[in-house]
Amino acid sequence: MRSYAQFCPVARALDIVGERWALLIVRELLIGPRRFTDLRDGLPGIASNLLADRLRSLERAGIIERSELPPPAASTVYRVTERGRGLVPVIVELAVWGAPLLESGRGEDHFFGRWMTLLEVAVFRGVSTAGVAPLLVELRVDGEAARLDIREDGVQIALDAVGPADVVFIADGETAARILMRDIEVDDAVAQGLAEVIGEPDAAGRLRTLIGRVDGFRSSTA
Amino acid sequence: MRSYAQFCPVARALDIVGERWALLIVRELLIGPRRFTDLRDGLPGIASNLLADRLRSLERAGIIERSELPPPAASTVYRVTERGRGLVPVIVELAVWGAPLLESGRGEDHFFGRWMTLLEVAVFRGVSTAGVAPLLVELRVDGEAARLDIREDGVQIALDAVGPADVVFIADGETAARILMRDIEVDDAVAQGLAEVIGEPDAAGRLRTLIGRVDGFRSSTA
DNA sequence: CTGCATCCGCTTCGATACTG
DNA sequence: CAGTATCGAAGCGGATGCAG
Repeated sequence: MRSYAQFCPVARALDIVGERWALLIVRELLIGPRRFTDLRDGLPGIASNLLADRLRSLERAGIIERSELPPPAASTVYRVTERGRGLVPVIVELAVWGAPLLESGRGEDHFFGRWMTLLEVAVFRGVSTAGVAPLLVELRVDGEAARLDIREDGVQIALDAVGPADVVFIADGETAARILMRDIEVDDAVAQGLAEVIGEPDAAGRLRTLIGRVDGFRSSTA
Repeated sequence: MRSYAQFCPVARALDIVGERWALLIVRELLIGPRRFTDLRDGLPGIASNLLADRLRSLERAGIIERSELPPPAASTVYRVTERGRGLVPVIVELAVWGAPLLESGRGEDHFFGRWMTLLEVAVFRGVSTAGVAPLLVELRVDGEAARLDIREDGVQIALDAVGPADVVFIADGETAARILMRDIEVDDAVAQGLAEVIGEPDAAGRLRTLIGRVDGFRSSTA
């Protein structure tokens, strides 16, 4: 392990999660537990030996752990530990800072709908949920579903939510990004057939209210 | 430039600041403007060509900018832009997450007192400054001075502070780290001759109050 | 002296192939 | 499915050189 050898909290953190792919592996596992192959498929371009290396070092650092699923599904599953979950603020702040970089569009880049979940958490960070919470939102972006738990004290990924959500939001990746960055209004996107909001009128309205409270990132950047 | 080629705010952020040394260069420049040689000296182990490469790519990304000092001091100075200053939350969250990693002690690691400034900002993040602010603190850690601006709305690095501070805190690096992580009390450190707090009794008391409000990191980690 | 560029040995990465 | 093995390419670290 190559170290910066600095007595500095930032440098020591980067010694562990600063290597290529490390934080993206954590990102994937923050959204939910994954098997080796799932991770490889979800991180296009990573070499399998490199993934194995990273999983080992992240495990040694106490950030992730592996568990064997009982038969008949006998398989290895990776998940984040509590220490690993402590990286949420780091990743969210990176998402906040990186959000304006999505303006240039998707282009040829890879995309999975679940990545917008982090953008949601990032974009709703600091936004008041008063009058909106509690609300369980299901996001279906590019066919991939994730859930957001809107609570009085903030918004977070709902990892262990079961049952139906209060409201379902459906869109493709670029539309979701544009909505979150206030490049387009929810209602306009729906009117143009780019997005769909399904649920009780009250719940759907509360989701729109929340999105409406987002400031948008475009003004905050160069 | 190697890219992850993912339409994800985290991945796009890491495309820019995820390379080795990049965030540490920003860390240095967040503390204050620096010349090329200062940066190289402050980042032990970095190759000069690599530093030049990084400075170029960070400049292209709009994170830093170079300016020529007028004669007779004719020299190039690097400083962060507003966009670069937007990385403060990322670096502070990294410092928060990495703070427990300082527990193992300094060992053979390099150290500059200014690095504790970030730990201070990290550790005071979220701590109420009520009854303490406004307060201008000068930190002299391992002979290097930095200033903290304690305000009602939080604590930040005082980049352009002039004049005398309200209170001066003097310690070596490890003692400063131990105090901030609540491994030792300020008063005990002072009693043991490890630290010194100079200033009006009222101002010094307010600094102690603020430090006393810190929860400490040891419990929050594995 | 500062701000690099060049060269070189070493490490890491990426792609592919292969195995229990 | 969950990795390991291999190998060329790219990146890094250290030393040196050099122009302004």
